[in-house]
Amino acid sequence: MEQRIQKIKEALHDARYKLTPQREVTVRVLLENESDHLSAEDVFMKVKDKYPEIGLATVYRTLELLNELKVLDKINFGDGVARYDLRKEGAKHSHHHLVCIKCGSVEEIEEDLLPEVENIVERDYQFQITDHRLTFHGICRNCSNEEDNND
Amino acid sequence: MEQRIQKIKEALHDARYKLTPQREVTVRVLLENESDHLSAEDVFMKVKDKYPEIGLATVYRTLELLNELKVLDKINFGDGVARYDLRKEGAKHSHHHLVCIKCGSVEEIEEDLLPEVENIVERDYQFQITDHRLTFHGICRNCSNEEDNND
DNA sequence: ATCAATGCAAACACTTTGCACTGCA
DNA sequence: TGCAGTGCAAAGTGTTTGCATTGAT
Repeated sequence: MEQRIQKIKEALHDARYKLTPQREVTVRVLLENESDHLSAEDVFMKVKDKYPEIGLATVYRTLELLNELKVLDKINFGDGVARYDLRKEGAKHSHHHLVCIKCGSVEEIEEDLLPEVENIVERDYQFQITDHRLTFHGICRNCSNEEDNND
Repeated sequence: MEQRIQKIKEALHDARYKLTPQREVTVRVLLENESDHLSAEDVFMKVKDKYPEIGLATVYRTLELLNELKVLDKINFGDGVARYDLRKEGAKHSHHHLVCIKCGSVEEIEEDLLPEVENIVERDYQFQITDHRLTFHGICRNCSNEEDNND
């Protein structure tokens, strides 16, 4: 945890930004809820518990900043809300997601399944890929099991 | 064109909806701009030329309806705007996109590059895939050529 | 005559912006 | 003391909704 905060602090400093208390609290909330794909509002509420004076605009500005620095990815699952997803350390790409159309849960896929597809795209479409977004919609393990158990 | 309108009319009828004049004009605009990834506002403006009395809400409602019937896909490239993308005839999935981070152009990939990846996901994550969203961000052919020509 | 569909305006949800203020370098 | 960073409220933007009206069957 502290190590990752440190890394993010460095990333900020390299780009001439400071890790202010507000930014640090925001980053901590993101780290503590890493797998939850929080919206800005979600982050704001959790940050408020630790730092009640903070404003929503500051949270938005921090998330925007971290997005620019590629510390996190702003993702969008089709409800009109942006969600924020920390990158794994050293990850060059946004990771993949499985969104359940029954229960709404979101699972992450950490392994990069796309290198071969990307080779094809770069070769056949002459497109230099810098990042990707891959989301599968479908029925998750839990919901699938429940279906089997239906009377 | 007329054939595809006919198909969409059938899809609507099967679901107990009518192809009203407003809906038909909207569908025509979508067909005429098939590769352009129009936003609701874009569609509205083009529809207004042909049918000035139409309201924006009707366009939204039509797009929403066509999305439910899987005639089109509502997609989102990260700017806060929903875009609407007609499905190819008989296509079961949303197709892939190449978004250029320099010029903003969007190219479509019609071939489905994901079947192998989907097999892996279904097997290793026990997730029943019903649809996918795949977008690559990077530098398109044109912008790439321009870079090479820079003095 | 009924009821889906429409147009308009108001409401909504999420996000960004202007501005005065704060506080570290 | 200068300037990045902040908090608040107001403004923006894209989208949805309520409601009276319309127009097909």
